[in-house]
Parts: sequence; C-alpha cells; structure tokens
Amino acid sequence: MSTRLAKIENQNNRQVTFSKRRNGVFKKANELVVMTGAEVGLIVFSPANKSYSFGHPNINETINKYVGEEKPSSPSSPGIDKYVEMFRKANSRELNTRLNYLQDQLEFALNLKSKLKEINKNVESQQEWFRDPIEKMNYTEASMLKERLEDLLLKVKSYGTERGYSYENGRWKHE
Amino acid sequence: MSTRLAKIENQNNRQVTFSKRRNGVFKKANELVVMTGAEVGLIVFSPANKSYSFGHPNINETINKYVGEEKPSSPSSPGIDKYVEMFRKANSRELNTRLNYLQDQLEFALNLKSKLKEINKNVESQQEWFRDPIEKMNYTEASMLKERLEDLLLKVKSYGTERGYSYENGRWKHE
DNA sequence: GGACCTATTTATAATTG
DNA sequence: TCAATTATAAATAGGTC
Repeated sequence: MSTRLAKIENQNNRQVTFSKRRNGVFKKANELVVMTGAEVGLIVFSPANKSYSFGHPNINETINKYVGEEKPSSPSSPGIDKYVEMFRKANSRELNTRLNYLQDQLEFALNLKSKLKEINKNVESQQEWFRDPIEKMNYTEASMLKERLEDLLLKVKSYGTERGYSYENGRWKHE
Repeated sequence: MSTRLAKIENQNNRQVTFSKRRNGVFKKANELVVMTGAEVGLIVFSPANKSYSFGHPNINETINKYVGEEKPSSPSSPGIDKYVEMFRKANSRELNTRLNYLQDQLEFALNLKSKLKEINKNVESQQEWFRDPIEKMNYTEASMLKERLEDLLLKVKSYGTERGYSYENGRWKHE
C-alpha cells in the first residue's frame, strides 16, 4: 500500500493510527531533547479533543518563552490596511488548507523518486509533461514567498502596536 | 551505530543531528495532523536558542486552548474586535516553518529532473503500475500543484508591486 | 483498549564526493 | 562545509489475540 499522506477515512483505523503516531511523535520529541539538548513544547489534541502534552525542561516555560517572542515591534508603514487585508487572507484557514494540500501533493511527487530508481529504461518522451511543471517551480520564487509573508507579518504586528494592542500570554489585548 | 539515547557530545554532530531530527519531528507532527485530524502545537528551541514552531490549524489557538485547560477561568475580553482576533492568530514562525518545510520538499522535487535522466527506455508494457499514477498526477495533481504555487506567488508579487518593487527573472528590484 | 506479530516503509548516522 | 548516498535501526499499518 502506498500510505499516502491523506486523512484516514475509516474511523477506527484513524483512532488507532492516532494513538500509535502520537506516541511516535512524543518519542521523537523526547529523543530530540535528550540527544541535542533542545527545548521542546508539544501539545496534541486528539480528534475527540483529549489533550496530551510533552515539554522539556518545562512546557509552560517553553510556551511563555515562545509567546514572549511574539511581542510586536518595528516601525510603521503607510497604507497598512492593504497589508492587513492581505495578511488576513494569507493567514486564513484557506492558506493552511492549501499548504496542506501542497504538502500532500509534494509527498506524492516525492514517492515517484524511489519508484524511478527502479526503472532502468529511457522514457524521455513520456516524461516531458512532468519535467515541465517541475522546472517552473522556481526555487527563488518560493524563497521570496517566504520573505514577503514574513515582511507582511511584521507590518501587521506594528499596525497592531500603533493602535494600542499588546500581545501577552498568547493573547492580544487593547489598552 | 547503536543510536543510544544519550546526549551527543561532539558539538558538530549534535548540530547536524538537531537539524535532521527537528525536521523529522515536524514531519511526523504534520503527518499526525493530516492523517488523523489532530490539533498540534509544537515549539522547539535549538541549543543555540533559535526557535522553530509548527501548528495546525493554528499554534496560538492550540496554546491558548491548552493553557486554558491548565488555568481555568479568566474570561476573555468581551468585545474583542475582529482585528484583535486576527492578530492573535497571527504567527510568523508557524508560516515560516510550513514554508521552509515546503521549500525543503521542493528541493527534492526539483531533483527529480536529474533522476529522470537515469531512466533509459520503454516502460510501456512492464510498467503499468507506474504509468497509471503518473497520468493521474499529470492531469489533476501536478497541475493543481503548479496552479497553487503560482497563485500564492501572485499574491506576493502584487504586494511587491504596490510597494514599488518589480519582479523579474526570479529577483525583486526596487523602483 | 492494549500487547504482541511482521512485512514494509521511513528515518537517519555515518560516509562519500 | 554541504549534498547525496547507503547501511542499518526504527516506525508503523494491518493483523491476531
């Protein structure tokens, strides 16, 4: 079976996989901590909304440290509302869904890599369709995408600061 | 190699292992999300104190949900306006992590070009298993992939244009 | 649910270029 | 350093009890 990255439809299988993989992720997180001295905070809510967590040295401190970094900064910028709006779109669930979808598709594409290794015949012509779209995925563009979104976020945050919002303990507050 | 669970003493090896395993944990977390519909928040600080995070659907909401369980009460502010809510959800590193992850995968995908050259000839009869998934991907998934990326890039480009940048040959220029 | 199997796939430490 | 490969250990889907 291909084990493609996709939601498991069968409810029972999904639950079993959740338990197994949840343990797997926690184990990996722990190994990362022990082997490299990293600081980790991990929270998981099951589909049934039960929560599980792991943290080292201490999950609450890790969360606070992380949230503390979220405090906005930076100067202002004109016409910021456009960026706010753009950011709203960029950060919407729609984008998450699309990124998930992209990841899904890329996983699928990557699966081809191992299969291709098994083939020792020339199929140049059959593969033209594939080569073309891949080549158009300019890596530089992906990098720019990341940088631009990062920039947008800074602007959005300073916008918030200018209007008297502050970010504390994972929440924005108006003063 | 025994891969004993212990701190890696050699500084260089530790750094290399940190990067590899950090990616591994994020990948596992993402798989858990996609396959089982779990909600996950993951924060990692490197030994050098750089932070990385992953969350789905949104790391800050997940943190708030978790912290809320730990510390009940504290009714959230009443008339919280939509922008405040939006800002609360904003999280640059979450997107960065996702995009970095996508970029890593894109790099792999781009390598398919050279891999394809390893292939020699005629896959017609012996590779039915291979042809089928490829054709599927050609008309649906591959085109979606390309389309999604271009769509995302379009947003980025329009942002740049408004700010007086132009995008040519994979590079941004001012004025 | 959980504790075992076990055929496969995946992750990754070490190595090579 | 850095990417790429490879040999091996680990994870895990799908069973069974």
